[in-house]
Amino acid sequence: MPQKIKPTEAELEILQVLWTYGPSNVRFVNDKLKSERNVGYTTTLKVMQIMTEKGMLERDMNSRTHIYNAVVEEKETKNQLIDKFISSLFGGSTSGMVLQALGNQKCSTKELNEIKKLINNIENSENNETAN
Amino acid sequence: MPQKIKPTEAELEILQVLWTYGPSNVRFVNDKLKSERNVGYTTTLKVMQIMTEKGMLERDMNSRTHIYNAVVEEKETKNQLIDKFISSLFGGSTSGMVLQALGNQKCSTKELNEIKKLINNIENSENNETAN
DNA sequence: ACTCATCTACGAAAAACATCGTATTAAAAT
DNA sequence: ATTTTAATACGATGTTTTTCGTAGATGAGT
Repeated sequence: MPQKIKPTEAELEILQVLWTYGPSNVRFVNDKLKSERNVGYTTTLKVMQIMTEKGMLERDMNSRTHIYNAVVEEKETKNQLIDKFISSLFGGSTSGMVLQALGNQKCSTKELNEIKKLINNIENSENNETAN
Repeated sequence: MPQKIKPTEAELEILQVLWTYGPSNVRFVNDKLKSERNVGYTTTLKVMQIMTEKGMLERDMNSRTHIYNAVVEEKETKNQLIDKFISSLFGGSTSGMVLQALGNQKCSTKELNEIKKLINNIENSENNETAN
């Protein structure tokens, strides 16, 4: 276990921006957040500073305008959050969660096909492993 | 939109117990929680009382030992939580989340088949609707 | 009837989050 | 050089969540 990543909601919003756009300053992040909801500049600044203290972000202080970047990996973090979600809501059953998600969300045929393809890939690779 | 259900983590743990075992008293719920983590009896009591105030639980006060039951539906609540999860982490893409979940969690072949079956059902019913 | 165990009620403290105002500093514009 | 703009630092407040101690009440056991 590397570390337990547990971003709050506000932190997660900020991570999303940094994951999507890469290293950014506070102004940029705050502008992105403001397109979703109302949030003050110093609020965003404060949260990002705290995240830096926590080690979730790192910042380049070379220029006056600090540049922040996510330290925690997008994929790893999301996996961990999915894990937790599945274990706390579906007793650890991934398929249970997937079944409920697919049953109640609308998904295009194309998306469904992607999922089927992935499942086939997983099954095939498992077969190969078993064969070797 | 009926209401926005937003249980905290502690509340969710309690809901799980009530969903799983049905109407229960505080002692029972607390014992179940204690098998997972350390939590005091009055803590559980307090949370359950607050949940009752919030309308998430109802209680039968006829006997000295109150019996609590979940008012919020398991399926509906979980759907709402999945929705939120998907929208905040995967930009609303259900397939995106499913792909990541399947890609990184281990799922038995049987489970994978269930998922495939469900996908086929969804696709078939969609075709029928289009045809009519 | 008395004691002991076990409830609930109540209040309050502690911890975690979110938010923002003000001060200060540094750069940019004039 | 002076003014204006824009950034960080700091501290403080409000809210929500979590936690638990203590008091009072009820019922069971003796």
